[in-house]
Amino acid sequence: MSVPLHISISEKLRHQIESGEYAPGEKLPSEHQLMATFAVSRITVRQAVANLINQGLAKSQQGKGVFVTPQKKVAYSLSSPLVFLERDLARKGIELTFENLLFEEVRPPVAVRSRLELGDLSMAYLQKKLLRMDGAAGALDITYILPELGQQFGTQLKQQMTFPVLEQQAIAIERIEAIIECTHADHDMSTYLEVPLGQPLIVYRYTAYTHHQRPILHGETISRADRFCYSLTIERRADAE
Amino acid sequence: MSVPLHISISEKLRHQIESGEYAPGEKLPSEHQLMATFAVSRITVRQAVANLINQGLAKSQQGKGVFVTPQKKVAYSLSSPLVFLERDLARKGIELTFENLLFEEVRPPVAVRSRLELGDLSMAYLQKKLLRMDGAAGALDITYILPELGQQFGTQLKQQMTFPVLEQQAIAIERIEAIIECTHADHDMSTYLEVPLGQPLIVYRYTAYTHHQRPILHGETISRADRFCYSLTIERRADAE
DNA sequence: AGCCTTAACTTGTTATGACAAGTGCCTGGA
DNA sequence: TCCAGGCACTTGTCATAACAAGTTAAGGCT
Repeated sequence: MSVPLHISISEKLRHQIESGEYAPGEKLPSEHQLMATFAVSRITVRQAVANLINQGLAKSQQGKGVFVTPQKKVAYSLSSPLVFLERDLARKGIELTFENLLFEEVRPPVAVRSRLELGDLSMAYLQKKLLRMDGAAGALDITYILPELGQQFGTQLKQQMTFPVLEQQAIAIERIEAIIECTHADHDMSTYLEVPLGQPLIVYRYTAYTHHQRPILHGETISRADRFCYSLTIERRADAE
Repeated sequence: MSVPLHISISEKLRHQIESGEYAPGEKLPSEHQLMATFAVSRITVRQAVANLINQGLAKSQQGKGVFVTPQKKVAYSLSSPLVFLERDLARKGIELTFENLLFEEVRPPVAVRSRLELGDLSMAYLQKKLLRMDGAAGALDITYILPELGQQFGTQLKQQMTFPVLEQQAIAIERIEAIIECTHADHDMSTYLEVPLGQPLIVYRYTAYTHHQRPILHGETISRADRFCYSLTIERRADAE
């Protein structure tokens, strides 16, 4: 047959997992056992298991074994991405905390400068936050903030989520332009978010505008695809074409 | 040093790619050359290259070599996901075609039955389409359609996109509930969409309702994350709390 | 000149072997 | 009894080796 051994083995294991033969959280047979049952070398077994891990169906831990990923589906979902993150999660009884990793004045890259309509020599505040849901790392948030806002509200921004801080200061966000795309965990991301190298991550990149189309925030939130999704409702509007 | 060799090598290559030392579309050094320059075995080199491929930075072809992925960023983006897919792409001069892979009456799985508010024994039409943008495979669309609609408009549905057909029949979609998540290419998907095993895919899963909250469609579109993203605009509404 | 065969080079698959490193259990000593 | 050390088992990393299969280009034949 023309399909490689490691593919046929990983597909067979996938079927066993999906049929419930190996329950979520359960341990898969060790590499040694798989070598015996399929009569192949360890390299082939490792490749097959790597496929499963790559597909998010399993997870390995050195010394412990390979486990079927507990939840194959999303644990948290957001309606109206991120603006309502806090209240959305609170409604579901999920505790949202974050760790402030960085807050400093920098000269933002050109893409961000143009988004925020900043001059070439302007500075902006860069904040990096690690978001935790019920204690587990869920997303990394990277936000650029207009310098006057960052300077004025820095203390609060380090302790609270961005949008609530702005709300308290009566700064109303009128519009958000956002793009949702998806990427892979590189070495840094995989350590931050505690996922294996190459796991899929959802990127939510946005620019927030106040009245008069003035951009005040530009950021991206990179979250674990196995724990997160975005939900939205599209409605026909009277003024739509 | 404690970081594995294959990681440090792939990080080094990643920096070279990002700094432009290897231009998009250009060929990376062959495994043989990399073995020599880094003084490691082929296994280590292959692992390092696999990391890059996994991160979507490179792509390999048997016999040809390893190439830096031409476009690291998204080629097509959609505002108001999928409803306006055709006009959205047309506006950008991108030709959208599709190949009808399947159109048949089936008993839908329980999740779909409940979404479409169908009885336990009801049938529905299942359509699978392979969407092509400018000829290249971009997304796989799987749609369940109410039986009466499928029966009546089957011929058109096989030839045109779903929403235009409904529009022609003056069936107005009032609301769409959608979820965007992200997954990996399994063996089947990787052959359909012509991506390597494990590449990230964006899943757009939706239910479309007409007036009176009657669901008539439920489907999912699984698209290549390296070619596709979803863009949206969130606006403050008068009636929003 | 144009076509075909072949050789060289590429990545893909698979085997065997070895050591490192993390985990957990069991056993022996205090 | 309790703790520490060691052993057994696990996955992670890395080397060497061979063949398969796809691509490309050179060279020879028509």
